[in-house]
Amino acid sequence: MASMKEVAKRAGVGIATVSRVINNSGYVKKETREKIERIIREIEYVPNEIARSMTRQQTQIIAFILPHSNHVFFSQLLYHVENALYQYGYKMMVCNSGSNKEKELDLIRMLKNNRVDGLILLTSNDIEQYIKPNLPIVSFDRRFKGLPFVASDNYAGGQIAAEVLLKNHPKKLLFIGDDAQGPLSTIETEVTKRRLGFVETLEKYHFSNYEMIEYPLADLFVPKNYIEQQLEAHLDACGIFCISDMVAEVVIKKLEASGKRVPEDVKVIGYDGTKSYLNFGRTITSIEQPIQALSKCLVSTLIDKIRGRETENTILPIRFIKGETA
Amino acid sequence: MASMKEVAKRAGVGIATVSRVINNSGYVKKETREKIERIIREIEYVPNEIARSMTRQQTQIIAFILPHSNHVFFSQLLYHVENALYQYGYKMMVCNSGSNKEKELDLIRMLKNNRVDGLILLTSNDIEQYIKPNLPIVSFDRRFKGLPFVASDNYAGGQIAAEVLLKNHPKKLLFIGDDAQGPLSTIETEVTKRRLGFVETLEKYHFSNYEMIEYPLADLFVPKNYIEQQLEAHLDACGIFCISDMVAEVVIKKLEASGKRVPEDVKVIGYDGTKSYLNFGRTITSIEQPIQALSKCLVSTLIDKIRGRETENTILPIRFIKGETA
DNA sequence: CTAAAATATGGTATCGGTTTCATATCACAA
DNA sequence: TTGTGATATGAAACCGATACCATATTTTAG
Repeated sequence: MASMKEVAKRAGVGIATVSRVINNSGYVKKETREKIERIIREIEYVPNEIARSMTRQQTQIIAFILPHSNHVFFSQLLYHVENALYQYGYKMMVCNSGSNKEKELDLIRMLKNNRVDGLILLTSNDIEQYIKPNLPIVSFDRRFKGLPFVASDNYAGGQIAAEVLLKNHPKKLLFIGDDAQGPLSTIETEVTKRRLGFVETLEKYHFSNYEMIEYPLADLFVPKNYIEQQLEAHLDACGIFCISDMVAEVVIKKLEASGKRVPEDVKVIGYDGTKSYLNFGRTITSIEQPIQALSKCLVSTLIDKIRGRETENTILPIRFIKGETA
Repeated sequence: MASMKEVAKRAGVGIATVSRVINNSGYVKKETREKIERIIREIEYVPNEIARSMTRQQTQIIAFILPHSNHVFFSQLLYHVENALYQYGYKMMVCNSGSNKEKELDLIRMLKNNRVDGLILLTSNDIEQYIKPNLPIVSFDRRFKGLPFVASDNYAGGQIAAEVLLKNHPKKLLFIGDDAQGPLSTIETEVTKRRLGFVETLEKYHFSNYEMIEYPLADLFVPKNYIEQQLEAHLDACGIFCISDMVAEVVIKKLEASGKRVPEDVKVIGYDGTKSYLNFGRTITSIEQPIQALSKCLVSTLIDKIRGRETENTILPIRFIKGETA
């Protein structure tokens, strides 16, 4: 492919002059500029961004590590992050970690080798000790020492779910979440607060007849059979708060298969509020996370960090979605 | 960040020797190797892939241009493509084009500047004339002169849908698709063949009481109101074949709101077969595309192309999914 | 014991740009 | 006419690696 040198030779000038024309910097005589521009067009010269990255010491590439980009919620996040990055002139590299700690660390190493300018990190693994401060990182839904993070208000989400369910004066309530939510878990993500907000609100209203179902977290996807089985013992619940809409879906199906009507007999509230295009049954009552705002915030925080500006943690408000299941 | 030069200086050797150690090439004395390896560990040297890309003249980066990465089907494709690329040691850059022709062309230009090693292109725009052969490209679901493409067997999909619906001896059938499917459209994607396979099969069985609804294609998402309105005039249809599961969802909701029962009164067949996690209502009867196989094929074809090997077009088989709507 | 082959290492050009510095020309004011 | 600042341009160092070539040392073969 044609290089600057080629352009310079044809124009009978030095490469520095060509560089000045391309970057529109310094002094260049009008005729010289025009001649160079003409030659650039003629031989279809395109600047080599790799070489530029080399001297500029920056690539304009941001990496996004996440567990599964095909996950409904994450794929929305990914989309909006890419759009936001594009606005700032950055390109996005996507890496699926599959929630695998080793792979995550390997990816981070690889991305450093590739000199990405920054990283958006979405993980529930305990990798705090491996994170060196030599790469600008912003974390989603997870606090790491020394890294700014962005999340939505999970505590308020749990709180609202509790209040909505309590309105119907239920006999018994249920929370269903993954075991990363459990009291024994050493990993504390922001998501933990959904449960916390829910439980503390119940307690606040002196409601104590509630149970927790915790399912093993594997690949972020929902272990249908396990949940169905656990649910058997709690078919007497009047209201169920689920950690995600995906879980809510499984729960609703199981309830109906067991002869319960939703929402008449049991109210079900999910979480995330991603409008799927395949939920032709009903709309799930849910707590909606502001995905686009979260994405924009992730990006602007990261760019602040890259530019050496002050950054801070951000928690964005959630919204209650009145659906047809509660 | 530490460079090879730094390592060489500390080890008291030339940079060429360091290079040999890192790449495990050429002759290096055992003690020298160990000393260099120790220093690399000590100062936490990591090779600069940008500089490597520079000399090697390749980046190990593949770009994926697609309309909307948050689209249910595409996000699955994206996920599997990334995984397949990772297997081959490639990184993936994702670019949303929003189906915008200008943006697509701009992205291609930008990606060339960034010297990506190859491109996976998913577009329905007419950009054939702008594609230069100086970048290895594989196209999904779309034929471009000079480019290999990968698709699933859309014709067979339409054929099967027709045969399934005909089994119930219907009075009237319906096809609903976007206007890129229309006879007046100048753009011919592989997707067109869903309609073709459907219609030609109906004709083959001498069934002629069918209608087509075409909705304006905007951003790949489904114009709910438009379809509902058009559907009003065809509530007497006994079977409907929809261009996607998303459309099927809209259609089923509308039918039920109009007092029709699905599948008792009207059979509905969708397309794509992506198992959404929010379809708690029912499973849509659909034609499933083999997303993972398609992804793997896209990647291996592209890599063949990059390596200068012979490539060919691939059409993978689809599968009928017996759901609860037909 | 010597020539040839294998081992070991460093210098340097190169990839394709950016940027600093030196030099040259020009216009204009003193 | 000459000094000065603005304009114009090129040579060369540098970014951080790879790879070729030259040279030096050691090993092996004859």
